[in-house]
Amino acid sequence: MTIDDSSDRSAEGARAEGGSGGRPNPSRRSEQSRRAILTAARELVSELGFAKLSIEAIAARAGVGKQTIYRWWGSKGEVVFEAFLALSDPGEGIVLPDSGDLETDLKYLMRETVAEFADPAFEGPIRALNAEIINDPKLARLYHEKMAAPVDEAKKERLRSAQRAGQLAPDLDLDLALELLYAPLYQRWLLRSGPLTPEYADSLVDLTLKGLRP
Amino acid sequence: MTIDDSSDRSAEGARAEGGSGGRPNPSRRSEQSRRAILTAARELVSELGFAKLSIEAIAARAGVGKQTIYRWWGSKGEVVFEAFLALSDPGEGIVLPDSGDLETDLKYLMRETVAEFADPAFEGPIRALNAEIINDPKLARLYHEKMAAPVDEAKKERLRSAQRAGQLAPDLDLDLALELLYAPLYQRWLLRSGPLTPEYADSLVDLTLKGLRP
Amino acid sequence: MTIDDSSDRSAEGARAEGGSGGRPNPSRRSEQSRRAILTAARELVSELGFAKLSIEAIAARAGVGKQTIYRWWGSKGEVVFEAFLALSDPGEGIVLPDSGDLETDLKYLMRETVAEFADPAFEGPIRALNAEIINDPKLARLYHEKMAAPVDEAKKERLRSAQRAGQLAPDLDLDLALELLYAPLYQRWLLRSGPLTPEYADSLVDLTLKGLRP
Amino acid sequence: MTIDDSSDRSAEGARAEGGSGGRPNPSRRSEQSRRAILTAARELVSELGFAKLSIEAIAARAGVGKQTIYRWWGSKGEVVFEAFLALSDPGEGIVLPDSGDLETDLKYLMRETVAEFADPAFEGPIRALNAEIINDPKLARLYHEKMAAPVDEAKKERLRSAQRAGQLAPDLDLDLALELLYAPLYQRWLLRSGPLTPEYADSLVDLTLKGLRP
DNA sequence: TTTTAACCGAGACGGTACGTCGCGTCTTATA
DNA sequence: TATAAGACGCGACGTACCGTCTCGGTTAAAA
Repeated sequence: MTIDDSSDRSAEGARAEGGSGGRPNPSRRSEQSRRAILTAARELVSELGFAKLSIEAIAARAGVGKQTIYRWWGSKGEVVFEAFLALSDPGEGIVLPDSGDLETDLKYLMRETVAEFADPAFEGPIRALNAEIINDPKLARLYHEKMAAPVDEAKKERLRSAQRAGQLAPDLDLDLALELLYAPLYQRWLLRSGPLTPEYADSLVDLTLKGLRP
Repeated sequence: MTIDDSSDRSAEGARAEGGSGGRPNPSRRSEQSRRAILTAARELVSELGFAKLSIEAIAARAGVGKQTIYRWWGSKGEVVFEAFLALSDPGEGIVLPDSGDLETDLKYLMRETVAEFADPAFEGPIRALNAEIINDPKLARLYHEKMAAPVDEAKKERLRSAQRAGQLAPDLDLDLALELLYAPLYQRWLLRSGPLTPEYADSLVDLTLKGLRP
Repeated sequence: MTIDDSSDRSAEGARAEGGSGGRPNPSRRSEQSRRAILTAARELVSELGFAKLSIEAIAARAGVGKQTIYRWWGSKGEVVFEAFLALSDPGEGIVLPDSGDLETDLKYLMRETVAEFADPAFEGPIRALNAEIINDPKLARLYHEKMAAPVDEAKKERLRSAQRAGQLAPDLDLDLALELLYAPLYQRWLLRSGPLTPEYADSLVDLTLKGLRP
Repeated sequence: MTIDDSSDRSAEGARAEGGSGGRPNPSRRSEQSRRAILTAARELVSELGFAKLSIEAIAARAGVGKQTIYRWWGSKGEVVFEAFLALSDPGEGIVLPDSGDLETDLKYLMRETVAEFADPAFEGPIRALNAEIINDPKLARLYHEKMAAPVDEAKKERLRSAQRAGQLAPDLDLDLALELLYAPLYQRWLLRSGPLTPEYADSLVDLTLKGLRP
């Protein structure tokens, strides 16, 4: 999956449209340069972290003129985001395990999430991305549309299955349910407000399911 | 309230201690300069936002040499944090309303939080602070100790009162309970993952209390 | 008058001839583009000065691709030179006044030159052209052949007339004579080495003629 | 000799004075950086020529930040000019040969000038300087004050000696006389308007002296 | 008449340099 | 010895143009 035309256009939409400046013509865009830039961005953000990453370094590593970056992306954040997006692209649909018992499956999922958060290779880029999202509504929208939505949809599908099995209230707001489960976990990690343990994940599932059952 | 010696020392801990450089002697510190710096930082972060704020600008606005800032603070984040801290300082203890009915009081509190989040004067600095916390464990610790802890303690005191009244399970983990209530709200706001409405606050309280009751 | 094939060829002579690249075929050249480029160059050099003039700006103003300029001209200087040349083209021969008295005629001519130099519309482009000539022997040759030679020839014709009238030494080197008269004037203007007044022009003629008479 | 305070101030005078911008304080200026910059400028202008010389290259060669150049000089031209000035500085007064016979001495001087012009090490920088002077009145003034004036004064002193000896008209304008002698020579070289030979120098002296004698 | 090769407009590309901002360090003088 | 002031080396910014290089699309000569 790549960012399609519509998202490109929306990104451009935030840049200056007035004045004499013609928007670049995407049909002439060099796919080779685009890929080299995203690869360089990915590598450099791993090596240096987002804060110390510079457009100049990306351009140099990619063997590309700076202008080629500025032409197609509006900010360092957009480049890095697209770089991650290309990586995290799950291709097609995500399907989560469904053992028939929601509690078991959720505890598994959330323990897995806890483990992911402890992976240092994962930590740096995702922290950087979230820090950017906080101050950049455009990036926030992109993130939710392109990265979060597919995963959330898979999780909601599992919850729907539980509803059909009578394990959840039939009128439950699934978005709200996901937030109840995941927001505490995510916040502990992101804002370092407390220790993240498998037991914590279990407690969360226990308490939340108590509230969500029919 | 001001940041006391111990927190200053911890800030210094991150700076070079070796070499020839002696640590500055706090007894000779100019209180006038310190206040001018914090005031300038507060003003500038409001005018420009945290990202566009520079040490040079703070020094210029405060009528202070740059070295005076570098001498006493370890980063832009620390200066701004201390500036906010001085502002938000509640003086003494915070006491939350206790009507006897937990649900009523929580709904009131959370609707108030929603309203606070919608205040643009509040939005900028708090977003900036959170973005910094994501990438700066030291700042995260400072934040939780100095800013979050007093408020959280007041909330937990209200929950304890509800436990005594039999409205909450007696063995409930109060930190976890607070997270269940507030994390979804905070995440929606911070990461812009959904609309923040009073009704949303009510739903959160309803579902959560269902899980927390004895 | 336009720059003829021979001068074009000489311009091309400085560009790469080897390799795969065939020389462009002048018979296919777009006269419309050529004129638009020269016009744009003339306008822009007046508006911005030569130093701030860019090939990109010429191409944009002329509604022409950059390659079309690079195809037919070897440098910014050549384009601008040809643009001026087309302007200054006197059509046919220049004839200077001949009252019979050389002193009178020369003083008139040189006062006229002084007046020309004071014209701001004249000043910018000619300064630019001369600055380029200093560092570009090819352009210097073009300048002397195409722009200076016709005017100098007319002046020398007037001097020859004076020789026939016995007002000048019969074996006088006319090029040298012209230089004696004009170089001091030109230098004062070009290098700003002193004030240019009509009286100065008169003094030049007086002293020079004293040396040139039989 | 170095450029003294007054000329520095005059250079600064042409830069923006309004607004908030404080002018830099010359007493804090690093003499070491200044010298490194001038040396680098001199070397680079010889290696690359003035046109291909960049501020970045000067800064890099001098081991200096670009800002340090921009802080103290207004343009590439000013830097290079001061670099040459430091070189050409004759220390104290120049005295020209005085054999008692003006014609002999002038022919010697002008043949020497012709020879100088043929020296390639001399050619590049001086051409560059003159090209800049054409478009930069400030630089022109500096040039005449600091570089040309001392030499011209020495020449005029020789002419005054000739006046006392009765070899020149007593009321002769010496500036004008110098221009008559040197401008034709200089123009042939600068604008490449003709060949520069020792014989040409002699002819110039012959004809000019004819006009200048009492 | 139909190729077909060229020039054409447009403009993306890898680069170089620009002039500016801000960093964190260092130096000077003032109190 | 802490301070205001600010120069310094440095790195990066975002922009302007450079000269080269595709792209279609015309257009005029060759087949």
